[in-house]
Amino acid sequence: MKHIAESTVRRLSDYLRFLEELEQQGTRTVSSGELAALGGTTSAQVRKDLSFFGSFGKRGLGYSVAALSKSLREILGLERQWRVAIVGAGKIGGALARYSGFHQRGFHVVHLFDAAGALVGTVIDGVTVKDERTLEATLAAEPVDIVLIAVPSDAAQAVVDRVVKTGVRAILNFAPVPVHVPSTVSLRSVNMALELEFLAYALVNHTR
Amino acid sequence: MKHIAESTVRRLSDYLRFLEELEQQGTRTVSSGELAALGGTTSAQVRKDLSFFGSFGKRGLGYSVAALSKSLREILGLERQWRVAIVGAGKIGGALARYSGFHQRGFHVVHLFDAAGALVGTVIDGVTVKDERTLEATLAAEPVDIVLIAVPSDAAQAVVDRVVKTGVRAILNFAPVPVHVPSTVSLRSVNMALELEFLAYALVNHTR
DNA sequence: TTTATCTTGTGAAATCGTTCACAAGCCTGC
DNA sequence: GCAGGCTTGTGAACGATTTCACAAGATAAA
Ligand SMILES: NC(=O)c1ccc[n+]([C@@H]2O[C@H](COP(=O)([O-])OP(=O)(O)OC[C@H]3O[C@@H](n4cnc5c(N)ncnc54)[C@H](O)[C@@H]3O)[C@@H](O)[C@H]2O)c1
Ligand SMILES: NC(=O)c1ccc[n+]([C@@H]2O[C@H](COP(=O)([O-])OP(=O)(O)OC[C@H]3O[C@@H](n4cnc5c(N)ncnc54)[C@H](O)[C@@H]3O)[C@@H](O)[C@H]2O)c1
Repeated sequence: MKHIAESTVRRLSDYLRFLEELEQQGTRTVSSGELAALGGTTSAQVRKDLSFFGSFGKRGLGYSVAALSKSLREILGLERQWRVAIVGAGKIGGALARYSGFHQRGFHVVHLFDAAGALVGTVIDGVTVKDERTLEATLAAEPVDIVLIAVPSDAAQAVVDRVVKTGVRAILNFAPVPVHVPSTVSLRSVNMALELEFLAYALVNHTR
Repeated sequence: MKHIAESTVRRLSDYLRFLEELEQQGTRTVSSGELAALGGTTSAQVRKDLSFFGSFGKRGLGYSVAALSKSLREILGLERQWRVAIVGAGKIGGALARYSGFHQRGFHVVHLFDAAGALVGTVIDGVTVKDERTLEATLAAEPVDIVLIAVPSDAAQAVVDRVVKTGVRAILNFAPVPVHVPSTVSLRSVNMALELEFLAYALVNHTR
């Protein structure tokens, strides 16, 4: 398949959320214009996004809410369950481990690692925090699909390197530093400080 | 000034981080190529990004690390201090309130609001959690520049509307739902579930 | 069956962002 | 003070994404 823009995938994820809401409300069909209004985009954008993956609507009618959300879940890889490990069980790692939103979407935290003796052995949301020195052995015995990095910035790259070496192919980094991975590994970063800086920039340059 | 792409601002923020590191290491000058290597981009991109704001380098030599980081801090609005409020002092709101990284960059949490009686009155990192019903009065008496939204998804839009009404012009949303604001307000969202879905998509479509 | 109305799917055009390529400027060494 | 070597700043080319605009398919009503 040809390359899909990141922005398209992000919007598909939004559409899916709207469809799930509509499904709960009992709505049967929806038009590209209605989805666009919910997501703050245009109907042409919605149709173009979907057109990369096939043809899901009925002309004159719109899209079946149930059928389209099923298709989107397949496209986004949400039809299956994903095993997740979190490295760093501090403030943000702990909050993530306790967050139920991930579970609901099929992401299950199966391992938590930390370096601090005080944390190792404690139980967070049913998962016992393991010593980070057991990372390689644990992931070899019970592999995961995705690893979240929630360690201090200066430890981030080293932890990422170790994780990559165990064969993990998807990493979500919360440390506010760019980390590097081989091109076989998918990496995303959540950089909250950056978002704040963006807002500061917008305030200073008061352009919308 | 003409409109600057979001991707440019994001990269400026990265460059600043690298410059601060270089400054600490005692490096005096840096070329666009060196900055590009650190950030995983190209030298032309670095020069183009900077060119939107002026001319900061010396041909044949590169950029003065100290001067460029000062300029970037000015451009990004980091020369001043920013007052921040957090609405929702639960798992993620609490982690954010306790996070020292924001403070270091000039973002100061001055108010914390929550709806839960058990949390109201508790002190997190020196800030007392206030009843969310006092939001309007508190922000009128002691205004903030930026508000972080860390309440459950179904409360997010309502809280945003109230915050907007108090005159706040910058909002960072952590609820995994798109929220709408007037075009006079800057809005950014941190959507961790979305990032996980992106990784799931990449794993399923094993492209790179 | 025909007509009126609605909405999709998609080439083509327009816009936006990145990369190229090079003239111009600065520094060092002679 | 001039030559040689580097590096910036920036139009122009390119590539990617968004928007436009419309033919074609579907439904409902007469
Ligand atoms: N707290 C937040 O709201 C927040 C927001 C944005 C970004 N971050 C980033 O997330 C990261 C963690 O921040 P935090 O606030 O949770 O800090 P924290 O100090 O509360 O937690 C970090 C944890 O990582 C553990 N650790 C350190 N080295 C380790 C290693 N090699 N292996 C395993 N565990 C290790 C520490 O023992 C600690 O428990 C930082 O990079 C921070 O910049 C945090
Ligand atoms: N915990 C995480 O790691 C995480 C990750 C991603 C996104 N989020 C999102 O962040 C938001 C908060 O999640 P959480 O895990 O911290 O949940 P939480 O239940 O721990 O915290 C939410 C807090 O908001 C308070 N609240 C509810 N309505 C309010 C209102 N109207 N005004 C003020 N406070 C109100 C509640 O009393 C509670 O303390 C949710 O939208 C969640 O989806 C959380």
